Amino acid sequence: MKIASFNINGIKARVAALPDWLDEAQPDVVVLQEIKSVDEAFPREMLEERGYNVETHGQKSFNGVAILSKLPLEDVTRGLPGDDEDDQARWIEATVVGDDLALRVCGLYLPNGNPVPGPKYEYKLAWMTRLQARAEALLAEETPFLMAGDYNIIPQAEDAAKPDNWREDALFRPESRAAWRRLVNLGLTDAFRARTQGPGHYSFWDYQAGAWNRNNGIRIDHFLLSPTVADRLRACQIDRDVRGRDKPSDHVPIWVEL
DNA sequence: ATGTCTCCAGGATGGAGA
Repeated sequence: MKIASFNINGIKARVAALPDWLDEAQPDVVVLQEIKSVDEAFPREMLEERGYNVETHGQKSFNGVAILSKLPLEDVTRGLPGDDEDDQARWIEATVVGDDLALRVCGLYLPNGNPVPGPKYEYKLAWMTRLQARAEALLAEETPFLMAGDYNIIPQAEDAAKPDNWREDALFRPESRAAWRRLVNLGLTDAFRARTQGPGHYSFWDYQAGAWNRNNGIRIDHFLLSPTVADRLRACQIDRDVRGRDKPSDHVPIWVEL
């Protein structure tokens, strides 16, 4: 089973690039972030034509996540538990029913958190505390799961081409990275790092300042796997070349093969 | 040194978010 994550930075702006990549990569399941669309305006037909079941958790202008799956989706839930006041569309879950596995797939768009300090950073850290609680609950019930998406976290210096540029940024602040480590240390596996070591592997290049041409990137899109899912990991790769195409998102897809 | 893209309101361009 091939499962991908892709922050598309606006579905309307990616109506050509997204199906092109889907046709080529042929993922069975995809979690999307930053669809920047309400559910009613999401171009589901374009995806259903390709054999995907489509579940969205949209919002006007900002945020918005979705799950696409060629396999049946069950028990879809929207919104990260733990704060009834939070109306930002950043979390969707569904169970993907495969031949020999019922996998809970969690798609997430973790808050950016800048500027630091400030209310947006407080929101990011609070959101990560809720994420931790959700992971603990899934582990406690021994549900096979993965959490994939745009974490807006640079885990280590080697995950940035120019780490010194990010020292004061919400994506790389010690408090942010500590929250990431607490999550991983529950017993989750960073799928990419389970397969590939060393610097130079990025999933995001800013549109500004020629970041792509200079390969000034960061690795912020991640898959975290529960123990039984980690046992099934066969591959994890980043589709880097997607960034060099026409009308690209600033993120590229990352995927796992289970 | 600077550099961009997307969305929306509103009806032109500018602000917000990233």
